[in-house]
Amino acid sequence: MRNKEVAEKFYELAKMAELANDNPFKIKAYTEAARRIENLPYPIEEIAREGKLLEIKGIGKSIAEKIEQYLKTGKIEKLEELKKKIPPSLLEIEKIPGMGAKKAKALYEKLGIKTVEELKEAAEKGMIRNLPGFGEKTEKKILEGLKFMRDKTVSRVLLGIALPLAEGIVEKLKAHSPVDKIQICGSIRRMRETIGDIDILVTSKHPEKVMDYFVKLPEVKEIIVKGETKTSIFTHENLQVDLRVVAPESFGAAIQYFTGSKQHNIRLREIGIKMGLKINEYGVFRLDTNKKIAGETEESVYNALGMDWIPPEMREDRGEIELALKHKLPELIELSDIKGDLHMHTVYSDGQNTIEEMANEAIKLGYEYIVISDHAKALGIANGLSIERYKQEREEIEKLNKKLKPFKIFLGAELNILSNGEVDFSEEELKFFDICLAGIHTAMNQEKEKITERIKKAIRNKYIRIIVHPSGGILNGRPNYEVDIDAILEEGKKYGKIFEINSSPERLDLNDLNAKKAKEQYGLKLAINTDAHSVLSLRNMRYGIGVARRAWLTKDDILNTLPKEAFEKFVARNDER
DNA sequence: GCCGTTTTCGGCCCGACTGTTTTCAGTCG
Repeated sequence: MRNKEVAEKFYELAKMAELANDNPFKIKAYTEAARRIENLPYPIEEIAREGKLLEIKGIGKSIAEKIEQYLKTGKIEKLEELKKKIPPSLLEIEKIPGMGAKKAKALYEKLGIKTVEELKEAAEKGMIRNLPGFGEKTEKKILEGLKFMRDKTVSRVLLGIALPLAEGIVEKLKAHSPVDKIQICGSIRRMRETIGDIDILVTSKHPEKVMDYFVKLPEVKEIIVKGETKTSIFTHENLQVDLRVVAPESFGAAIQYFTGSKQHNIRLREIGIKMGLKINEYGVFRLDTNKKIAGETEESVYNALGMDWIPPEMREDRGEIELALKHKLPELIELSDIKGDLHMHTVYSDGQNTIEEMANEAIKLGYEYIVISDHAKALGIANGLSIERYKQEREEIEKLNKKLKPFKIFLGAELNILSNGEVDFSEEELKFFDICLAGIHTAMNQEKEKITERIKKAIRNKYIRIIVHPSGGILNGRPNYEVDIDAILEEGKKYGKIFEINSSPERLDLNDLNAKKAKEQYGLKLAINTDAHSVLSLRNMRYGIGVARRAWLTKDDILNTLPKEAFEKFVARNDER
């Protein structure tokens, strides 16, 4: 699948065209095409082969030709030509805050500056301030900005860190400052796996007191700006938090605006224009009379456009707007739909808590059952279990099941898919478990064909019911292994397997796009599990729910929304085969 | 360069802020 790669090329083309002072709408078209390609559920090379590129919205004759050219030759002629005219190193200069295409181009044309180093030298010598459109402050800002070169891929923080941090700030503001309404917005609210910054919106009769309290919070490392309507700070994690005070009558419109995504909002405004409406962070207005017709609540904004309220997790312009217009949005799964957690570890392997402690916490969370799935023997580093030790575990579980009735603990195992596709135990031995999960924990560097075939082999093992963390990556850590996700989903469909959405904030694997594809393209069911190694991390379930909602999944798509009796039946199918 | 329940031509999201300017261009989210 080369979608990401092709999308990157078109982002680059857009950036270079911008530097070349090309038609802004052409640049927009390139960017839009890149975004569409990035979000495609099918491999672009396949679509190209079938001659169906023009069916993708935002791709016309010219861009289709460029895609084909790139797939065939690895190059886009137009991009190569632009690179001859303008040094691509100017793109680096654009990463300095406050610097955009126009300024980078001007510096190149007037002073011949091509690189960040040359820019630094020129600024230090005071050569920038006299250029038309530049001044002393711009020169100073460049020198300061060099220290904060934007590199968004590195600076994004895991949702699992940002969300609790934001919630902590909200709790304190509620308890100790005069806020009326308060709402976390931005990519946190959309439950994206990583977060760029935190946006919090409030209404208040005494904004200055809210801001005064906010900047004195222990989370604050540095105040960036402090005003009556907007205050920004850096936390100790170098995460920017923006706190905005808005008028109560605009609260809904502001929440909608600051929740994004940007692309979703742009689409809404385009639709608004066709209806004679203007949408901004203050409300929805009639274009002719400028009369405000909505804005106090988010629902009112969407309703004014003739659509249903859209859950934040869906707001990525992936077709949700069309569904909302037709009043056909799915009823997304909720945390309270989960009846059990199927993947967790105890002190038997590398977990921190006992089986009983995990079970009691699960009961507190309202679950009807859990699967204890300690690591199997091949994973020595995690104290993987032999069949003999699983037998001890079974005995303990049986005692607890009597004690904790009607709550039920199932004995599972997280098997290792070894380098040849075998697992830790023979089929005869696997009969011992209520349910087997399997995943890759070693030899992740195998080439694509080998690692794909290896997972397919595990899928064909009739005792393995669930494939855990199918892509294998660690967010901000290591990339996914090179698995052909379509091939394993296809095999999973053939053999009736369940794929996991792993809720651990550093995994979230399957991700939203692949989970969506698993359902829509392959009709698969999924499980949302925590992979908890302690009682605390059982609460990570909400992150997996976030992924599922971003994948448009409903209660019926998820195995562990089944009540206990139905799940018992699912488990029992083991014996029939 | 793309697109069409107004359009095959003439449009293409919106506002705040900054720094440079005497009314606005560039950048940002």
